Amino acid sequence: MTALAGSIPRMMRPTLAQNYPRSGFPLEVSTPLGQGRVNQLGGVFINGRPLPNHIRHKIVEMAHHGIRPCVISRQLRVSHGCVSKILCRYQETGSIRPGAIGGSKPKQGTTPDVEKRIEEYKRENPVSSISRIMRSKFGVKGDEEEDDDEIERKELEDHDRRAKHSIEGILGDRCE
DNA sequence: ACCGTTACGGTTGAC
DNA sequence: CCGTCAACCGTAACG
Repeated sequence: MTALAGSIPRMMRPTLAQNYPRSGFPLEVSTPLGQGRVNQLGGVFINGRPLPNHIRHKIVEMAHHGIRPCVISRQLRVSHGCVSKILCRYQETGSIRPGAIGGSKPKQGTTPDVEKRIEEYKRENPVSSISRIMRSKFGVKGDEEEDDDEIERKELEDHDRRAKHSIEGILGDRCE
């Protein structure tokens, strides 16, 4: 631990396993998802997955009450970088939700015209009705615990992607 | 002590 | 069905 950082250039930082010299690896914890780990503050997190919605909500709420990020970090046991990131995003977008994970870009490049049509399509199809359609048509994944916010978020992302793809499919020929 | 930034390993999901 | 790839995640550490 002592001589780990400092002289080591950032690019040459130790690997994840080497980053936890005391234990060899962060403590593993069993969660519904099965991959929980414990960070330096003692908080549980799942590598690669967003923090639970209620934690994100609490971070924003505390910041709203004027509580300093370092205090929030300690109290919620979330890394300071993460608190900073979530608050930054909240300031910029006004949303506490994480971005869409996974997926890849559609094959065809979108033209401004396509983007415009997508926006129109979204406006004509409010989220609430789409949510109902999605729920009845595709169901909801049951392999993990999801609160309403999470479900709505996934539906929104899913809808946006499908809408974009279908519209691009429709306009694809015409745009050439 | 605090906080913005970033390298890193990891997960996810469309293609 | 499966591998690839690019997007995002949170942590840990630097400055």
